[in-house]
Amino acid sequence: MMLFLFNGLAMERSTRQRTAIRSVIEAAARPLTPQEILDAVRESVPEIGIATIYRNIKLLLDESTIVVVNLPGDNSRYEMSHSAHHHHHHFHCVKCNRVYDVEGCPGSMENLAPAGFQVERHELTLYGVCAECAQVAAAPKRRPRATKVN
Amino acid sequence: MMLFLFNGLAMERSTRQRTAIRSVIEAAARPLTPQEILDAVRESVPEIGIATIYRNIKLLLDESTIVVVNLPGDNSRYEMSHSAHHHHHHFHCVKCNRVYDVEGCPGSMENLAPAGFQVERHELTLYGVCAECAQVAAAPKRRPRATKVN
DNA sequence: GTGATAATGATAAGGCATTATCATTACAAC
DNA sequence: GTTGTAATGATAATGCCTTATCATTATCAC
Repeated sequence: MMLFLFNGLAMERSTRQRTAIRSVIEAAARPLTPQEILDAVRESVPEIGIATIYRNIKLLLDESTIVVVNLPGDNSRYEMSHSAHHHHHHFHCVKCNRVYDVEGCPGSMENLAPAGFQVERHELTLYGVCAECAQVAAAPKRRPRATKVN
Repeated sequence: MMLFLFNGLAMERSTRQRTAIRSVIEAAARPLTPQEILDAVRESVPEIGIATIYRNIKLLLDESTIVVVNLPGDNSRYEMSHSAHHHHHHFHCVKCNRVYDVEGCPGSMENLAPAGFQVERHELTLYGVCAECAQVAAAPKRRPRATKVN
């Protein structure tokens, strides 16, 4: 009988799906696409649908638990916002399409822009082969990988 | 009566639209979205439609006259491929949304990636205010700009 | 356990960029 | 100018990702 109120806000329920989604994003330690999240969550909650993934992504964005990561020519990915608190960039593996966080940064970019241009921020994306895919290539036919998350 | 053949390939006709599209892309000296191309071409060929823009973009891509430029979270842009022959990056103005070429580069990125990761290439996008928008902001109410091309 | 309702799953619908369709226009070789 | 046909313009259709709908399920304060 109408008891979930706290300052006029309905409380949030804890479901298997919600818990699994948060766990997956947190455990990944790299930005995931909604589809990657779906695939990973289905290992523990096989019946989950894509709509629930999107619904929870929106919730997590609203409460600033996660942030959007946009890379050139690709769909949005999402990662823990505490990962984004320190300045970092991304590595996009051209073989498995996974995106990894990269800690370093070449440094100041202000001098790159033409005179009169004010640089506020920058985004750097590295492309290449991740360590895991490089290993697979070196030792052929070990195990083909596709859309694994971790 | 069937005379446009050269090695079995139909010849390409020169139309006002096609000429205008190529001129616009060449004159811009920066990557343009299909919509930006449309807006600019309409100044000389007002009746042109968006389909013709896309058709000619595809042609220009096929003959390698232009190349795609993808920036984070944005639609594809296109610029002359000779612009892309020398390594460069891009500046995205957060006010007018125009994208400019930037000549410099911070340098080698190999050391940024974790051990075992092979870096093949990289993309750098600067965000900020372009010289023109900065001027407009300094001297307010001069002229509002929206989707102008040059 | 009960009951109110938030959350879910399946799927339809929406948005937006790009492509296909097709009747009409206009190049270009003669 | 004629004529064949590539190109165009208007618009419908596609494709993809994301969101809305709605009947059903499951959470949680009691």
